[in-house]
Amino acid sequence: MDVSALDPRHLASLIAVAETGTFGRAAAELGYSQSAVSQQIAVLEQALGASVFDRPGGPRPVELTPMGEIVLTQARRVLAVLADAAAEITRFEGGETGPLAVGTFQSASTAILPGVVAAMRDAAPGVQIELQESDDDADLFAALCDGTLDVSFVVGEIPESLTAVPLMSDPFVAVAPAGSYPTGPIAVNDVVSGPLIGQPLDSSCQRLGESALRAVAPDLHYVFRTADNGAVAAMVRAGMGVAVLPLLCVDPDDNTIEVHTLQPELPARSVQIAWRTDRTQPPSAQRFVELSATVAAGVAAAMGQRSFDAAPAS
Amino acid sequence: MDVSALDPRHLASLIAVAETGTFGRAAAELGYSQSAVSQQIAVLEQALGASVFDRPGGPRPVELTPMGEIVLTQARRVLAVLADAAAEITRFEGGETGPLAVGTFQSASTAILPGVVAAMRDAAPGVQIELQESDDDADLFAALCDGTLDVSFVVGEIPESLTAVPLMSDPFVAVAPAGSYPTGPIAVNDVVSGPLIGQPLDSSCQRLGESALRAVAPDLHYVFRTADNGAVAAMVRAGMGVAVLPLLCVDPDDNTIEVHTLQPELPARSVQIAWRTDRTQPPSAQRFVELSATVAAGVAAAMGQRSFDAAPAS
DNA sequence: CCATAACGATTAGCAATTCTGATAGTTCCG
DNA sequence: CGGAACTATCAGAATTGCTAATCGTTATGG
Repeated sequence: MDVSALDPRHLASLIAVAETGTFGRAAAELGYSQSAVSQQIAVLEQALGASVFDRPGGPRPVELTPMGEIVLTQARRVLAVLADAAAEITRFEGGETGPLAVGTFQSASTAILPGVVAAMRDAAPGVQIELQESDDDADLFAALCDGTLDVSFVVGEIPESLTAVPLMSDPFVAVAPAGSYPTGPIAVNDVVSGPLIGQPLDSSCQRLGESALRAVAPDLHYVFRTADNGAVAAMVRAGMGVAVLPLLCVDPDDNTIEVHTLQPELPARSVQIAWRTDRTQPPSAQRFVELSATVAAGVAAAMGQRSFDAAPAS
Repeated sequence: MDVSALDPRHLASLIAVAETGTFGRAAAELGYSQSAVSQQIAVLEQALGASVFDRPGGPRPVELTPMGEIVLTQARRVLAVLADAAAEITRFEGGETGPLAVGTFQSASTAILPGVVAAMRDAAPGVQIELQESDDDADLFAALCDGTLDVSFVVGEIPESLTAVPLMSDPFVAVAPAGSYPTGPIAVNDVVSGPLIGQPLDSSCQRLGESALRAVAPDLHYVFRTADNGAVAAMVRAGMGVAVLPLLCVDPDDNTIEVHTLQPELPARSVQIAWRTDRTQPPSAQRFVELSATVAAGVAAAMGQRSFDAAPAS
């Protein structure tokens, strides 16, 4: 017995014959001629080397042999699995299910992702989102290129092989202890001369901001670096120095620090969502991108309404 | 997506390509030409409405798309079930597995079946023997004819539609309390004149023996009937009367009763194993029949060595 | 007891499928 | 820039799979 002998169509015919009791009715049910069903069963029996039906002859219904019973059981199992596979594929095609590997970095994880994940859970509950976080774009790019990630939030320059859509612009701002600076923008020159708090250099947005600052003053005096944005804020609050960060990295509810625009402004970082151009995306990825754009637009709008350079809000 | 789109051969090709990385190697592995594999995958993709592989072009291996990953997973599942079905059928063909419905009657259950079941467990551990017991052959015949039973132990005349092989001959004997009769055969005339113990009339072997006795003496005086052979023996022991039973119904280890041959002998009942002629038998049934013949021969031999009509053995 | 009806097997022929072999097109590598 | 390693595509051949018509068998009803 070879698996190639078990043609699903033959098995379907077997089931139909077993259920209807005659080859003719089974044929009608399946849309075949009686002859076709007869031949299919004959082929099946030849492959098995045994009959699956006893034919009493005349107008009496055929009857399953013990072998037929066994094959019928297996046939039902096979067709059930086949139908389930088809259903699973259909669900995946509709973007309703399947794994979706998403790359992200800290401020996106904090400010944007939760909203997107919640929206995805509503729109496509079956999609299993697997997150991978790194503050270094290079990690995310590599994961995208080797297929570990389907889509990823990124900042800055996109490699050749990737496609990206911009979600929002995230300006660099200065973060200082509450009340330490007069209302209004702060001059970049003032900031770079003093002690600075920032993120480690393996963070892409830190490199972005730092290189912009270095264009003004080659020597920067970083007194503390941490990947934890809360720790950055705490150090600023403690008076150790000023931080220059993308606005998304700043907790808007923290009243102990204040945010100032920079004078002149640094080039804002662009938060984007990227995927490999030459790789076919899972259908759920498209939905994820759309929802990300919506959520990011909302975040950007909320950011625009916040008042900087002034007394902290409520 | 229709299940008919999921041809197992296409799925096998998908798996082979995914594992080897190229269409050509997959083709070699499957015994196809590269062209065939290419066309199979193309058909699959057309049916799915999506690519399953990204072809980077040039000498680099192809890569599964997310859709391809899903289909691959399902393909493995489908083929695994298919292979398992084929294996199950093969095992059944070899008589190694599957259900086997066996009919029996009390004395066969006691004297023959245990040995056969034990032998089957050794020879074909996967065969699930389902027993159905009735002392009336008619029940067993009916079950054989409607397919409830595959094979059955029976006694006496076989209907047209069944085939049977004789296993052993089982003589009728007289059972009396130990020491109540002189050594040697008992005349049937002596037996029929006294009170008798026997089985109910819905038992085929009782009908068989009783009609043989009635040929000698039309009026029989049955004082007790029970389907329980142990109860028959107990009543005999208690002196209520004599029993005329097939030898198989008598417990050989019971020293409180003694067995006498009858003079003249009644026609012995024939213990047979039967099945429906026009029904294809499960392969395990043949083995069961063979083992039954062996075991029954052993039982008959043991029976022949026992000494009747004399002082009870050990 | 014969006519009829219900059923599966068989056959011939046609259509669709499914291979093969050859070839063209693409990309990488030296 | 040429060769190597791929896949796609095409035409044609082989095979498969279906239909329609017909035959043989068995039960049923007059």
